[in-house]
Amino acid sequence: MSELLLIDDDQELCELLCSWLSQEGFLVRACHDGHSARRALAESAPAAVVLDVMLPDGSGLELLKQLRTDHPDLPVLMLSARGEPLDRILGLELGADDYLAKPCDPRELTARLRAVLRRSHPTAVSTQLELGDLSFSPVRGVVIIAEQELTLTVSESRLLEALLRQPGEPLDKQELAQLALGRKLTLYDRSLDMHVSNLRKKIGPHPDGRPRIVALRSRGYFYSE
Amino acid sequence: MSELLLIDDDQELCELLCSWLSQEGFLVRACHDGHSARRALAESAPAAVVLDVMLPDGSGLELLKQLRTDHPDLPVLMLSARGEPLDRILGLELGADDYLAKPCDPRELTARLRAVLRRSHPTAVSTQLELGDLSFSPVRGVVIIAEQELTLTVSESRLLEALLRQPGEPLDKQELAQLALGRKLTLYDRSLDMHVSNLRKKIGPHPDGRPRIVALRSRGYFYSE
DNA sequence: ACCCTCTTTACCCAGTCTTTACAGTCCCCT
DNA sequence: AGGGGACTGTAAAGACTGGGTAAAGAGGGT
Repeated sequence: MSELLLIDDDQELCELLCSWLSQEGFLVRACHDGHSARRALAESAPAAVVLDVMLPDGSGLELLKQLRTDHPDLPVLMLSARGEPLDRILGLELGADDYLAKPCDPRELTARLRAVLRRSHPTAVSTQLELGDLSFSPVRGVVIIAEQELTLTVSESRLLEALLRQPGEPLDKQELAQLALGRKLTLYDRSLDMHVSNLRKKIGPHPDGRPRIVALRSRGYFYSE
Repeated sequence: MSELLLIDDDQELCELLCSWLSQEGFLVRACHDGHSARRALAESAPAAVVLDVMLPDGSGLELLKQLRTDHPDLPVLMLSARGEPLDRILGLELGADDYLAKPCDPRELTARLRAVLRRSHPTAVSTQLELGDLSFSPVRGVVIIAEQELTLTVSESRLLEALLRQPGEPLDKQELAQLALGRKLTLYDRSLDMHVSNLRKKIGPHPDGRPRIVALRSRGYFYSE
């Protein structure tokens, strides 16, 4: 009994899908434009989103990009009127979890939704991360070390959050980039390294001098407790 | 940086995809029938599987079903010659994580692979290989012997991982090179031997003096317990 | 216009990988 | 039994790569 958010400007199709998906055991909420979708997302936390790429008020791709940064773990299944491979690739590159061309077979839609939901992992939502002498509030982007409060940028916040969620476990650069910057790293892209560098500069090393963020050559970074 | 297992009876297509996917940073291993695929799966633990539904020795769907029970968290991307929605739905219902119709756009394949891997990663962490007095964490590239912790390079890690996954079973040099270095050995290429040499130097022999990594003349290497 | 953040560029260095060279070893052949 | 070719072990050197960071550029918001 998962809750879905369906975003599509075609009201007729929405109703159709709503009734089908309800029958299949989903709890469906429908929006017809990006604006109300954003509102709906703020109000409730759906288990997955079904998103039409072509929305009247700005492209669905925009919304997708935003979704990916604001809700990195929310599975998104994209719909598109034209089954153009370009959209397909673009959507998947932007982080959609699956893609379906309209008109879509409702059975296929449910199958894919289930596949996507099966994969999605529940993420612990904690407002405050604590580790050793460091306390971090991802929402506010504020780190407190030794009663010193310092402010991080959004990218730095997400980076630190990703690292703190599994201290000791190295995270691949590509993965970190996806989590912190919402995109893949291209060849010669050093921006992630820069964020790491800046973050290190801000939070400093451990009191005993050990670095907090350690690089494992060609394996990624991890937060060392 | 992930290892893939590609299962397709079309050898030409396999080579094509291999070279493309290698370029994209994947480590690819190819099989052309279900039997060798099962063997390959027993030997190494790929991050994902690309599976053709139509295999000569029994349907790929059979293999898929088995995969799902034996490796529940291993992402599977299905390929099919005909893009029939029936196959599609069947595949997705059986637990494939995505589906692609042949002939497939390599860019789309990598995009989907990455999407699928992105979703699956949390399950793939913290695998620890233990054998005798040796404990090895491939992710961190750290070996622990007699409470001594030592760090391996990426190549050494992959090499040791391949050897540890089937102790006693010799692995061909070509195969090892493919797994550890991501490429084939050319004539007079001694780099694999060098990695073996360096690895031996790092981890040392067994406490009783027997070598851990044994060479079988013109047959490859194996890890001797 | 300014400020803040993020990205790109450039340089350096240390760690890693490959190549080369030579020495030792095994096995086959006569 | 001994010679020779093919294979393996490894030291050393050099090439290459990945990561650290300063500085410059780009973009967005106020």
